[in-house]
Amino acid sequence: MSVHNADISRIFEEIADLLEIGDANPFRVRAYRRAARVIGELQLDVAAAVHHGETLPKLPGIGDDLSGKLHEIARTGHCALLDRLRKQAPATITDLLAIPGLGPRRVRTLYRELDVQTMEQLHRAARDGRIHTLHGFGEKTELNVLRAVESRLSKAHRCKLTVAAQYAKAYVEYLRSAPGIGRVVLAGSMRRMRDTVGDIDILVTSEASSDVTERFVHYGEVRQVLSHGPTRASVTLHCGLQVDLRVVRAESYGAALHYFTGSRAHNIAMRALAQQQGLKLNEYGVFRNARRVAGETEESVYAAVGLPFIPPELREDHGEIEAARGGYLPQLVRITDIKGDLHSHTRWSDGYDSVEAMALAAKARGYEYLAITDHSRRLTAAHGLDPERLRRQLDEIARNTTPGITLLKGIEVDILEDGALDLPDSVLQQLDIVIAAVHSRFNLSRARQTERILRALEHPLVTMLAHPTGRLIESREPYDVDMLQILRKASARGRFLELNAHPERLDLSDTYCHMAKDEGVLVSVNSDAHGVSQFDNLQYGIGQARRGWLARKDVLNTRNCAQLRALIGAPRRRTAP
DNA sequence: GCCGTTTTCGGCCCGACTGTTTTCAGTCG
Repeated sequence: MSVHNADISRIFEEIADLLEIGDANPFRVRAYRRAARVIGELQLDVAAAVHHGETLPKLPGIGDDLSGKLHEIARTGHCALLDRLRKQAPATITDLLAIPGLGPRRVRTLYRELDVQTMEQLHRAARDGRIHTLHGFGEKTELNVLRAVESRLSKAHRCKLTVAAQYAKAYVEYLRSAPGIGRVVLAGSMRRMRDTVGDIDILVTSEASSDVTERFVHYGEVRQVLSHGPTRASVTLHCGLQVDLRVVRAESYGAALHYFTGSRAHNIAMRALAQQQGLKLNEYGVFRNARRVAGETEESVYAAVGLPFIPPELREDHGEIEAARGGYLPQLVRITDIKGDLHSHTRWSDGYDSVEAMALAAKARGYEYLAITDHSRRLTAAHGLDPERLRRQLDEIARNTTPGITLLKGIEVDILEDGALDLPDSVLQQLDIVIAAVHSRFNLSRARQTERILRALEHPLVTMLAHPTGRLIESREPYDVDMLQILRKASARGRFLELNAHPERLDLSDTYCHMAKDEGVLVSVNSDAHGVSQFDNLQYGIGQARRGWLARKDVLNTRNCAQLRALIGAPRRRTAP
């Protein structure tokens, strides 16, 4: 059985939980949490590296002791410390920390006083009214615990960025219409363009903060007010989303926006950096002693600690602070850099609009080119094209004379189970661009799925791999593939990978974009539009590309038409049979 | 448990809100 980084991360997380419940040194607890995060986000497969006898790189927050535990877990799948901790307290006890309002102290009290070890026992204790008698607990806490335990059945989940965006927009407009209000902006993971959003964060500037929080909690879609003070408040909406509000004065706008945008890890790193320079950074500004030295804008906050502005999409403590300090932050790609779209559908397969309508819409967006890439015959549900229908479609594309835009003849061809393509080479040879994609047999083993895709990338007529992991956010897991192998093959063969901008997909993910950049593979940010209105989805793809550190030069479709043709044509000519 | 522009020892991000207290601990973001 192989040990994944996620397994190591979970072990460290559980150790941290149990240590905390056991009242250990909080900084020791923090060390384990940090290690859990670092390993969880690491691209390098730690266990595989250990097995191959490779030396692990120096990782932040991993010293001699944790490095030893890393090796121990990689080799055995177990950690002696965790086993020991589990003997001291029941393992199920850490589940209770998921209940809002229950932290390590209260969990410890519940365990020691009432012998509560599991969620079921907690439920019974709350229902029987045994909790409010404990010191430090009361009626309200007991009721909140009861509610939370019961609603865990209808589990809270993260929500797709586009879905959250709809609720957020309406809420922001509601707040903006209030008198005496200054700026109203979205912060948090929405501003960082994460593919899913756990809650909506809204920042408001106002001189009358309690009027704003008052208005906030009286919004018509509020189901429950979680907290409500003069400068901050939290609610849940009927749709289940949590929304947090923070109100500050205009002079603190930049510091508050920085603080509320996060990520938490980025904030912690920034505050530590400030502290090293004798400064204090909080949501009201940057302070030297009691004197505020910055805070009105985010730029001023970064400047105060000696850094250039760091775009929100990069703020994950994934090396952006070091890059900023070293002057090598990437100039992130912008939506205005995009010169065309290389993945779109029409009525010829499962799109809603004609070739001409799509061409006009692309032209209206200012594109130089649009690739028409309908499905191939295997995808019968999408009316995939066989050679004869494809020929007729190509005729129609050739007849299209929409001025100012170049239509590229393309196909989204299925990669069959054995890695062969769904149309013969003689047909594919007539096309400007061939996008290969997996649409079936998602559950092959990692080895077979990887081999299948590698074979497709070997094919001399393939230009690009579409939606490379097949994930559907919140509804389908990515298929199990070795992305590093795929990227290295793409690099060796001069192929490209798509970042599919459809908000259900966002595939490649941010971390894979970063890997692609490291491997020198250009990424194409494509809308996969099935109708003229879906070109707008590109903004979500650009957000993901920026999260993946991609600069303009790293993105294929920032090239103009001539440059693009040189890039997608060259390898095909070179290796065509 | 980690780490070094103040440090190999002594620090480690910081403030708001709730619920319980009667001045604050615990939790959260």
